[in-house]
Amino acid sequence: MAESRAHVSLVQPVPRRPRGRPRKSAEHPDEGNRRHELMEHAARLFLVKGYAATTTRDIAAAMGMHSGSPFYYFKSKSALLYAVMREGMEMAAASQRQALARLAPEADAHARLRVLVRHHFDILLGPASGFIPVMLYEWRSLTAAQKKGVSQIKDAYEAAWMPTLAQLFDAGFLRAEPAVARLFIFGALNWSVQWFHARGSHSLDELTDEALRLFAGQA
Amino acid sequence: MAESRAHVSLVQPVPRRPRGRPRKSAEHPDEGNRRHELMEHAARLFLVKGYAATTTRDIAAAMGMHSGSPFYYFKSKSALLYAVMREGMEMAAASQRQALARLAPEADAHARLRVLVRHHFDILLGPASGFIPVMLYEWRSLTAAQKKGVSQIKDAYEAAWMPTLAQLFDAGFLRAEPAVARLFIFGALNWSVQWFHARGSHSLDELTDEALRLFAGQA
DNA sequence: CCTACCGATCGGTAGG
DNA sequence: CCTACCGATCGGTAGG
Repeated sequence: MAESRAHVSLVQPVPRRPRGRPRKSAEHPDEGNRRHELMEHAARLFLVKGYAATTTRDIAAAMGMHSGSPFYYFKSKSALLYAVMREGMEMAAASQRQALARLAPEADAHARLRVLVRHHFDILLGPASGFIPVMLYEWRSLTAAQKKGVSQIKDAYEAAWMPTLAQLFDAGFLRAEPAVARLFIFGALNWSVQWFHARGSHSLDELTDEALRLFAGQA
Repeated sequence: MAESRAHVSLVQPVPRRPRGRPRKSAEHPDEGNRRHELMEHAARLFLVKGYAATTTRDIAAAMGMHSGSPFYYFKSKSALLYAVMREGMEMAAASQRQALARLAPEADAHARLRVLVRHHFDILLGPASGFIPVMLYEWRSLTAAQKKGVSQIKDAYEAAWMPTLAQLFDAGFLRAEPAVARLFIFGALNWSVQWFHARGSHSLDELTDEALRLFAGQA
């Protein structure tokens, strides 16, 4: 009997689950945390391998769960992607508003652009990043209805740049139409996800300096 | 018998193949064309749905082939992706060299930058485009060895910008370090794949004008 | 959350 | 290139 068990343990896949039962009291108090952990692991995998190439089993394994368990938290893989993008965009829009609100009342357009650029680098490349890059590079994986849901927040985030860009254009610092300039600037910043490395030659502050000079001539 | 045949024809999938046998003489003279057609359909699908979400059956159907037939031309789905990127990058590097060679000998740095930008928009968004956008947005789907093979050509393409950017920087038109400026500029241009529409408000020539102004202050 | 499972689909192949 | 097929994998589910 003992021998047979030993054989079985060599053949069966070993579940990688922390010992003990998950703690839940009357109302599953840490369900929200587990759900969010799931989103973080999913986002990291979506970014490295792409959404379509990431299996729900990959995500379950990263959580130490079994293959069916992610569906206890999200009704489908697609809903998980949507949750990542939606929450990412909500957090980004909220932190952008806070960053602008912290500005001194007498701050000029250059100072406002600096805050917008620095904040954008932070949500793209900062320590808490991940959800927004997934949004940028997996947009096509959303359904039409999902795109609509995220677009609402994204549009507000982008619109927040326009008064500042228009002001810099009128003052002659920004040298292209504000609408097109915004698209070019977003491209320049968003593309940094492809090449930035935290251990590289430039910090986020230094990149912000360079971007400010390149686009708005601020020394 | 005739009745049974009628039943069969309703149940069997109808092959979508042009009538007649494919013409091939002694050495399969149009094999190269079919192979290239396959790459074009694949590139279009890879761009719309992503590489992982595109099945070899999708590609076969777009060609009017049966599901196993793409493997007559490419030994794997991965080899097909690699062929698209490799040929795309080779064509882009070649046309870039030609565009620069057509410049008048007395052309200044602004004129050279204009040619580089206009050419880049053309390979990204022009009528013959498709392979390069796939390369930009499916880079992570390549194996390490494949990346090495494409990088060689890509590095040369990118390096061709540096003397011009350095010259514009020294003359005070480009307002950020050339190396970082190149990354920002490539991002700005490459991102246009996400938002450009041929029927939109700006032509490629107009976008080139705007980019020249934004990055190098050329009116 | 796990157990145990299913139907569908996918990349790829042997042989012609 | 088609025919006919296979083994592996995938998203998702019923029931506890």
